[in-house]
Amino acid sequence: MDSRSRTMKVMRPLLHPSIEEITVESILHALADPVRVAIYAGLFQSDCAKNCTSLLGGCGASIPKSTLSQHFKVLREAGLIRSERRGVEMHNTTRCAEIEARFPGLLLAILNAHKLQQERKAKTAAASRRKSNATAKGQ
Amino acid sequence: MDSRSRTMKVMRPLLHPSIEEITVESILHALADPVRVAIYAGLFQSDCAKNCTSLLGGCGASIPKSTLSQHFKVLREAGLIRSERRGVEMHNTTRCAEIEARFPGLLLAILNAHKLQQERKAKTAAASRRKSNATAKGQ
DNA sequence: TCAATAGTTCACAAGTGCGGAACTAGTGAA
DNA sequence: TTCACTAGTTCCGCACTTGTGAACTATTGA
Repeated sequence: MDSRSRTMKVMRPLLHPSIEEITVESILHALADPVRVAIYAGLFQSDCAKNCTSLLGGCGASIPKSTLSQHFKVLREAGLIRSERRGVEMHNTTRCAEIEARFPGLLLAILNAHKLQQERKAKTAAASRRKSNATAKGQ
Repeated sequence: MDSRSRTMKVMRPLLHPSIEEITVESILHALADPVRVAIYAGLFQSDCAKNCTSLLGGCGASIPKSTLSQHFKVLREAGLIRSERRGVEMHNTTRCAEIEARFPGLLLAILNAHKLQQERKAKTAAASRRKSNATAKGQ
C-alpha cells in the first residue's frame, strides 16, 4: 500500500458515458445552466478546438476555474462533450453526431432556441442603451 | 389590519410568466426532471384535460401530493403550462402553441427524445424480463 | 354548517452547486 | 534533475435547492 494513497488526490480518468447511457434528462439538466449552454454553443460553433480558459474570456463574466471545471464535468458526464488531455491543456469536442443519431433534432432545437434568446436579449439591451443615452443627452 | 393577516397563509394567485419572460433555461430545467417530463408528455398527448391527481396514477410511483404540487408549480412558472381552478380541482393545459411561436421546434424535439427514450427503456425491460423468465424455467 | 376532496404552504432534512485553497499533471528552460 | 509556470482537478465549507409530512386554504355537495 502506497503511504500516500490515503491523503493523495489521484486524478481520476475522465468519465465519458457510452451513447446508450446518455439520457434526455441529463442532457437537459446540463444545458439548463446559462454558463453551460454558452460553453456548449461556443464549442458547437467552432467545433474541435476549445480548452477551458479560452472559453473563460468568451463567456463574459470571470468564472472561477474550479466552477468552470465543474461545468465541463457536467457536460462531459451528460455525454455532451468529449475531453482529452493534449499536453498541459484540455481538448474538448462535442459529441453532437452521436447524440443526433440517438435523439434526432434535440441538440439543434436547443441550440437554436438559445441563439434566438441571445439575439433577443442583445436587441433589447441595445434598445435600452439607446434610450438611456438619449435621456442622458436630454438632461 | 386583519387580525389573521400575519399568521394566515393566503393562497397566492397562480403565477404565469408572459411569453417574453419564458427562458430556454427555465424550460430545460423544468423538463430535466423525469417526473415533470412525464407529466408534461401526458398533458401534451391528451391535451386540455388533466388535474394533478389524475396524473398521480399515470406516473407510476406514488408521489406525495405536496411534491406533485411543487412539480406543477415549476412547470407553471417555467411557462410550460397554464393552470386554473375549475371548482375543487385544477385544470392544467400546455402552452405549447405560444412556446412553439417563440422557440420553434424546441418542445417537439424534447418530447420526441423523451418518447424515444421511453420506448427503448420499455424494450430493454421486456428483454430482461424474457431472459429472467427463461432462466427461471431452466432451473 | 359540516364533511369530503383537491391542492397549497410551511418547515425541515437531505441533496446539490459555487468558489477559494490546495492539489495534480504536463512542459520547457536552466 | 530541478524548478517555475500553466492548465485543470479535487476538496471542503457554506449557501441554495429539492422532497416530504403536517397543517392549512378553497370549493363543493349533503
